[in-house]
Amino acid sequence: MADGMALTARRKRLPPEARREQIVDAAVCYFAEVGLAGTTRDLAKRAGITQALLYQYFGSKAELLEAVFARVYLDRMSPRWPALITDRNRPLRERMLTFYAEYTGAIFSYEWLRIFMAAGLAGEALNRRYLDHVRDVLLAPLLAEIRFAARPDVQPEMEDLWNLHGGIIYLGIRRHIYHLPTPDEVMPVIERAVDRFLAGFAIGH
Amino acid sequence: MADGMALTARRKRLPPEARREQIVDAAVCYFAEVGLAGTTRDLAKRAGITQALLYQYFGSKAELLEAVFARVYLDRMSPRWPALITDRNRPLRERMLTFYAEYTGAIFSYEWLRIFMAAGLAGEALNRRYLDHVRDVLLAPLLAEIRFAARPDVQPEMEDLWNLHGGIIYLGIRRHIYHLPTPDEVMPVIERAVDRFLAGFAIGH
DNA sequence: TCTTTAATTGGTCAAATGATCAACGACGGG
DNA sequence: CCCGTCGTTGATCATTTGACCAATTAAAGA
Repeated sequence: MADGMALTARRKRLPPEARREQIVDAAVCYFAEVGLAGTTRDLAKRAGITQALLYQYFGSKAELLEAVFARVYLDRMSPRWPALITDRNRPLRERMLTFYAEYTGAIFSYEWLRIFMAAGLAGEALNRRYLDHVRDVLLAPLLAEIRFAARPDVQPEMEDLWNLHGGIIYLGIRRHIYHLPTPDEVMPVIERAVDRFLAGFAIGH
Repeated sequence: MADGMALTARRKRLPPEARREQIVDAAVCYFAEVGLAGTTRDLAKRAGITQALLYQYFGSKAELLEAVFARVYLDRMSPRWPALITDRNRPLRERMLTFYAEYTGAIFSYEWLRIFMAAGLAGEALNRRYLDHVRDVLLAPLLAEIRFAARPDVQPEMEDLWNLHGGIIYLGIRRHIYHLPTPDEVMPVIERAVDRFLAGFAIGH
């Protein structure tokens, strides 16, 4: 009677698409926790399936990791951000704060940060492509906006913007990579950082 | 005749201390490149010794990694930095720039950053201990200095200092973890970041 | 030169791991 | 109710990998 559920729960049949989604979900969680060198057996055990079934849906572990990368990165970049950044009807400071509130809300997760960092260490080209995209689609337009608002004699460079960006991202790194205590609310810290940055280029709030 | 050197080069006997140093050196380089999941066989091959010899000097792979961690972190924290930071005979800005010039000079290396990041992902307690040390011995005194120099109505918090610190460290992360192009000279970027930071707390240069 | 010490090696074992395949059985169609 | 499809499983293989040990041999001392 006690094991009735456990026994009947075995061999649950799912439509391929749902099963594939379930596997990728479990894989994201698993590899974020133990690193990309995690084993297919442990992953299968955590997903509640057999190891052999993984190879029904993915030809190899590398292919499964590709699906994990895609799941983690796709649709985490909101297509609204470029328009938000360049909307000069709103104050620049407000645009930046809204952007970073949404951006950190999207990527400050245990899974995203750890898998992104692990991919970087593993030499995956994905990181470079992603950060090139961040630079071209988000930071470059933002830099243009700041330059437009800044005094002509104190114009920021892209490297200054990377510095602001990095200081913000580092908060997530401390929290999720190093497991260090961080403020529950990140926006007050980000707000002060953005204000210091804008003030440094003589942009009043 | 061609293989004379190669053959006679085998089985070179070294005093234990020198051999151990050589192994740790090779291990630092190897694990930084391929990650902590690298194999003892590949490491031995790269070090030019047999795999069995590793176990003459280290009881296990974990013990070898401990030695790698120790090598990477020990003596990279200069004991002069606390005194430098609190030396009120020098301008605060100059102290901060000198400190970050030396600090980044010490840790902005391929080996240090990658092994430190890999250790963080692996959940090693080392990262937390190291960063606690950074906070207590370096950032906390620095924060006190900045508060001393700042106007009483705009006092920075520790989290603001982490933000400055993170923006600087992120430069090394982009360079050595993500393999992205970064400026050859980091000090101009750091100098501007420090100036913006100090200006944000109404500290003139 | 001979002896002794111990640094070094090739060989090997057991466990772990990626990958494969024949067989099983849950579900829908007839 | 039976049958065929195909999602799923248990078993298995070939490698890889951490770890160990007896045999080898380079180097120091008498």
